[in-house]
Amino acid sequence: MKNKKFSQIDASVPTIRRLPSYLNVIRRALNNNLKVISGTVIASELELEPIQVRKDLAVTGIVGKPRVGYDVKELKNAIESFLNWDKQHKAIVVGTGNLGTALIGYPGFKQNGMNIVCAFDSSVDKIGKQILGVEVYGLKDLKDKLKNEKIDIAILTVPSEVAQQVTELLIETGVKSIWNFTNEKLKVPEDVLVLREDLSSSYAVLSVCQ
Amino acid sequence: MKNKKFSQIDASVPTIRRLPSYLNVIRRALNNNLKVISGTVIASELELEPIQVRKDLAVTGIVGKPRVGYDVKELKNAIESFLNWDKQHKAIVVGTGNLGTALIGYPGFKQNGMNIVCAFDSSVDKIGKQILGVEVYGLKDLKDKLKNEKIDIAILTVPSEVAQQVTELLIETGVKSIWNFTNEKLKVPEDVLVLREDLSSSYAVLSVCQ
DNA sequence: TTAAAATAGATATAAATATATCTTAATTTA
DNA sequence: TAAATTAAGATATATTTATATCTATTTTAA
Ligand SMILES: NC(=O)c1ccc[n+]([C@@H]2O[C@H](COP(=O)([O-])OP(=O)(O)OC[C@H]3O[C@@H](n4cnc5c(N)ncnc54)[C@H](O)[C@@H]3O)[C@@H](O)[C@H]2O)c1
Ligand SMILES: NC(=O)c1ccc[n+]([C@@H]2O[C@H](COP(=O)([O-])OP(=O)(O)OC[C@H]3O[C@@H](n4cnc5c(N)ncnc54)[C@H](O)[C@@H]3O)[C@@H](O)[C@H]2O)c1
Repeated sequence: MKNKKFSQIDASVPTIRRLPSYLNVIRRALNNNLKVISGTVIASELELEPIQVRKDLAVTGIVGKPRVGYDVKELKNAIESFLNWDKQHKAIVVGTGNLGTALIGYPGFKQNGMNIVCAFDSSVDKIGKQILGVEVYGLKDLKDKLKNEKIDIAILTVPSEVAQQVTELLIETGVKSIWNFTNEKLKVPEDVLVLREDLSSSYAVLSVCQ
Repeated sequence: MKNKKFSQIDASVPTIRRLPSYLNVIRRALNNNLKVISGTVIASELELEPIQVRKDLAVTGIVGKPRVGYDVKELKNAIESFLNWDKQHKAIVVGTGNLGTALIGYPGFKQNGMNIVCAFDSSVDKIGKQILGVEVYGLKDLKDKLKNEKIDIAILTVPSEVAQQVTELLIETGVKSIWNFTNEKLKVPEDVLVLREDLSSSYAVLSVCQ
């Protein structure tokens, strides 16, 4: 069952996933006032093959100079633009427990265009309070809150047992992209994109390979 | 640059990564007192292809019955055994900030054999205190603490800027597996396994595909 | 001024991963 | 009891992803 949603772009998902680490290297180069950087240098910093880096960067439309490399500033802009990280994205966090709180407190998101505009929880202990400047609302206020404000991403960090029912509520309110940190496989309509962040699958790799 | 460390097992990394979600389905089936479960059923629950599920399950050595499926209990044991989730793993958390705290508080790890035995931080505010029953020590006590206790996994949740230097300390103390939640590409010797948990790469997929 | 070296970009190949097809065994039901 | 059905398991194929090779361009230096 091929997921069409992830294949609308002329770049493979592995390529998209590597771009942020290139951006890290490039931003650092920019801080060090480097004017140009070659794919070879990026590759060696990240222990990748130069060919792969060049091919990945090509999807952003960047054009480099043989024997020189890419203009650092231009390359940074090309990647950020390709990733849409030069535009603002509105996000909400649903479930402000341990993990939800950690994600709200992470400054790396804002740096790449993601603004957590507010959060939702079902616990009376949390509703009405703020977490690092982010207001927490009751889940039943969701529809009302999102009526006038279009949300780009819902970050789902509720207990796995309620994940599906909360998801259905999110979809009712028009959410089209869900970043799912729960262990639940979410059932959603065709036009809703779910990205699963599955820590247990990473732990599996560690357990098997050690 | 092929990473040999991940290719010592006769299962591909994608296969290993899918096994935990099969286990979720199977554990639920066991709770519902089901005796047998077919690959087809697992596949439909997870929106995967039956062929893929069967092929994945085959790496665990499980043998099913045509027209019937797999014995649920046997299948659960086979996966847990393959993943080494039936054995105990000792882990430490290094950096008890937002994310480190969230990971310490996550019960899903213990359920799969991972015990966080203690944590380390450099902040005097945290050293000597407990986080959900887990003692926090100073980073300079690391060597001393790990002298007698072999650690299977170090969970790295320090600020990215100090990630490399903390990693070097971990390696000095004999750590061989690092679960890296920082944005830093860690430079480690051949025999040290690093698994990168890169949230920005997931965010990139969301940003591009929406 | 010209040869050598390094690197982008294009094209071709290889490796890894996923999917399809076929065969055989277990079960149900006509 | 035999035919139909379903699913595992094996083999074959297709797709995706990564890597290698080749060419052209730019720079450096002999
Ligand atoms: N903490 C981790 O490191 C970690 C790791 C892997 C996966 N996860 C998954 O992430 C999710 C959250 O984990 P956590 O550790 O933050 O759990 P948590 O219990 O700390 O937080 C869950 C939060 O969700 C809220 N909540 C409960 N029901 C709700 C509902 N119906 N609507 C809205 N909010 C509701 C609770 O009040 C709580 O604040 C879980 O599904 C967990 O399996 C967490
Ligand atoms: N919070 C998130 O959701 C999130 C998301 C993606 C990535 N990350 C990454 O995870 C890491 C931790 O994030 P966080 O939000 O928990 O940060 P944080 O600032 O809340 O926590 C960092 C902790 O590390 C400790 N620390 C600092 N220097 C140390 C040292 N040399 N040795 C030991 N401990 C030290 C600090 O005292 C603090 O407790 C960062 O690298 C961050 O980029 C976090």
